[in-house]
Amino acid sequence: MKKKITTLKEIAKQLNLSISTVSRALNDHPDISESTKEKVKRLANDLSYVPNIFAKGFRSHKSNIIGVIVPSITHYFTATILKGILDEAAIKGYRVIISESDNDISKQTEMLKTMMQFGVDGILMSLTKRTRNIENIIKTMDTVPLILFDKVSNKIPCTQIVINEEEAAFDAVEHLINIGKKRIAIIKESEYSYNSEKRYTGYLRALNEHNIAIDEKIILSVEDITLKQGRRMTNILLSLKNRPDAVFAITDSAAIGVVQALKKFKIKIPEDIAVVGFSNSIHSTIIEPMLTTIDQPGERIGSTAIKYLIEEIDNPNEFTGIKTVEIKSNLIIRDSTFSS
Amino acid sequence: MKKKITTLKEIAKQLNLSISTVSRALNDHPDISESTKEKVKRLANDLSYVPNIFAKGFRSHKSNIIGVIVPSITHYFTATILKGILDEAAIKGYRVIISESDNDISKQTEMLKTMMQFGVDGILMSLTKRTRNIENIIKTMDTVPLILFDKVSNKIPCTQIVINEEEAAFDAVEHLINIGKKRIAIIKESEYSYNSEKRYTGYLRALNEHNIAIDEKIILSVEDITLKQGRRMTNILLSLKNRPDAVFAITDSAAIGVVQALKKFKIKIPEDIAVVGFSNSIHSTIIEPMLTTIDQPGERIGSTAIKYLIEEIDNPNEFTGIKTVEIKSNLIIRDSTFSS
DNA sequence: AACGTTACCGCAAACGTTTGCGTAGTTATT
DNA sequence: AATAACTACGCAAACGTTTGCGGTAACGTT
Repeated sequence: MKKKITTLKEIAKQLNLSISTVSRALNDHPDISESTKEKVKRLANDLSYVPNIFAKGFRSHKSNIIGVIVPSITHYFTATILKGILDEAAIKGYRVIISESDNDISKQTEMLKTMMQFGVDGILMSLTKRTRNIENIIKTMDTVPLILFDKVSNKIPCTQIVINEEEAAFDAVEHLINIGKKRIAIIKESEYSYNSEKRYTGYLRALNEHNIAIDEKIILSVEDITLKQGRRMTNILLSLKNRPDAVFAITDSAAIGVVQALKKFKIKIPEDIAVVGFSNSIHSTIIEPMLTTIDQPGERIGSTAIKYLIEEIDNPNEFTGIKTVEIKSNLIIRDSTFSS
Repeated sequence: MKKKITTLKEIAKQLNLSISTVSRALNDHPDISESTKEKVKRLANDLSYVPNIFAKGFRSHKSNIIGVIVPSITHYFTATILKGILDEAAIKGYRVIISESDNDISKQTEMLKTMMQFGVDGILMSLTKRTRNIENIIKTMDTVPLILFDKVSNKIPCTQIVINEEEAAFDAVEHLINIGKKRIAIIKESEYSYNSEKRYTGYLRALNEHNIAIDEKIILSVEDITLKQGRRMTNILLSLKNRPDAVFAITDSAAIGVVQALKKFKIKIPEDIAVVGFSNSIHSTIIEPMLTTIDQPGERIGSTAIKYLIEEIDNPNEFTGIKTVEIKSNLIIRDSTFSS
C-alpha cells in the first residue's frame, strides 16, 4: 500500500498557483508574498511534501552525498573516525555512503568507480595496505574531490589528514628512555606503510637524540601487525642473549601479544620489560597490566577530514593547495610502563 | 579542472544516432543490431561514459540506496553487522547510507526523515534504548520498506532479525548448571529492552527446568549495562551472606567488570565464582581468564537483514508477512567457566 | 503485385525541480 | 499624466534517461 507522493504540481493545483511559485515559496524566494508563502508551506506540511532528491540532484548536479572507503569497518579506530565523519556530515547536511575495501586493492578500485556512478560529491578514503595502482585514484580526482586520512600515501597529490605519527612515536620512546630504559625494541611492519614508516623514524630519532645506539637485532618487522605476531616476536626477543628492557609495538594488538607472551614467561612488566602500544584501543585498558599507548583522536580525524572535503566541494575551481593536516595525538601512561 | 561528463546525447551525436538508440544499445535491447551495439559500447567506453544516477533514479523512482540506522557505530558487534550489510549490498548492487542515532530518540526520528528525503529504497534499523514514539516509524513504513535487527520491538509490525536470545541465555545458564553451579546470579537491564528481557526469561527457564529456586537477591538490574556497573554489582553480590557461585552478565562488558572485581578480591574464577558474558566481543579473549560467552554472528545478522529487505523492495505489493527471523548463536566455553 | 513479417531505428513524452525571462498590476517619481 | 520602479506571479526551457509507439526499408509469402 504505497502512499501517493506529493509533488509541487499537486500543491500548485490545490492552491491554484503555478509550479514555479510554489517552488519559490518553499525556497523563500523574495519574489513571493508572505501570505502566499505561508499558504504554500502549510499545505506542503499537511501533505507531508518532501522534495524529490533525484529531480533536485538531476538539475543541480549535487547529491549531498559523500563516499567513504575504509579498509575495515570493524576496526575500532576506524569506527571512531567514521563516527566523526557521520556527526559532522549530519551537521552540514550531507549523507554518507560507506564502503569497505577489506584491504583488497581491486575492491578498492571497484568501489571508487561505483562511488562515482552514484554521483557522490566527494570521497574520503583510507588506503588499503600495499596500494599500488595510484592511477585510477588520481583519475577520479579530476572528477570529484578526494581526501585521504589515516592510511595515506604522499604519492597521491591531495589533502591528507593524519596523526603526528613521528612525533607520537618519538614521545612514546622518549617516555621509555625517561623511565630508565636503555635497550628498546621496536615491532614494526615489513611492508611499506606510511604509518609504520613514520613511527619508525620517530623511534630512531628518539634514540639518536638520547645517544642510544641502534641495534638491528631488536628492530623486528612483521608482515601483519597482529596480536599473534606480537607474541611470536616476543619469543624472538626473549631468545636473544642481550634482551631488551622495553618494547615499542607499533600497534596495540601487537603490544597486547607482547604482554601476553611476557606474562607467560613470568617476566615482570614494566620492571623487567616495559611495553608501549599505539592506538588506545579499548583492549589496552582490559589487558593486565593496562597498556601505555598513544591515543589517536579518531573522531577529530574524521570530522577534520570531512570539513576539508566540504571546503573543496564548495569551492571547486579555486585551487586550495594540497595540505597535510596533522592531528595531535597524545601519550597515555599506564601500568605497562609505570609501576605505582 | 572539472572534466566534461559524457551523456547519451554526446554519444548519439558522434555516431549520428538517436539518443534512444544509444540508450537501448547500452542496455542490450533486442531491437538494436549487434554492429550498432558494439560501436556504441566502444565509444561509451572511450568517453568513459557513466549513466547519470539522478536521471535514472528520477525516472525509475529507484535509488539503489539502502539506509541504515544504528545506535552506535563504534560498538564492535554493531560494526560486524554493518560489515555483513555492506558485503551483501555490494553483491546485490546497492549502496548503503549509514547513520548513527547515538541512542537519542529525536536523532533517530530525524534520521528516519532525512533517509526518506534522500530517497532510499529501504531502511534497516536497530532501535535506540527506550524508543517510545513508534508512530513515525510506522508512518515511514508505508512509504518505504523497513526491517529491524538486533535491537527490535515487537510493537512495530515489520520483519525483525534477531539472535535466539532466550535460547542462547538458556544454554549459557544450563552450562553453568552442568559444571555444578547452583546459585547463579544475573546482571540485566532495568529499563525494558527486548534483548535483556529475552535473556532474562532464558535464565529463568533454565533454572526452572533444573529445579533451582529463583532468588531475587541475586537478580540485579542496572540502567546502563557497562563495565563499571559490572564491577559495582559484583561488590553487591560479594556483600551478600549467601554469595552466588556463578554470574551470568547479559553483556560482555559487564561480565568483564565482574571478572575485574572478582580478581580484586582474589576470588578464584571459575572455582569460586564462574562468569558468563554475552556477545563474544574481542575483549572477551583478552581478559584473564578468558570469558565464556555467546557468539553472535553479526555478519550473518546483517546479511540476512538486507536480504529480507531487498526481497521486500523487489516485491512491494505482495504482502510477504511479518517474520521474526532468529539467527542461531552459540556458546563459547572458555576459562571463566572451565578450569583446565 | 499485393500483403505480412521482421529488423532496426527515431520521435517525443515523461519524471519533478529550478530559474531566466516576461508581464500584469500597483505604487512611486517626475 | 506619463514614466519608472517595484511586487508578485506565470511560462517554458532545461537537466539525462527510459520507453511506448510509430515508421521505414528489406525480405519473404501468397
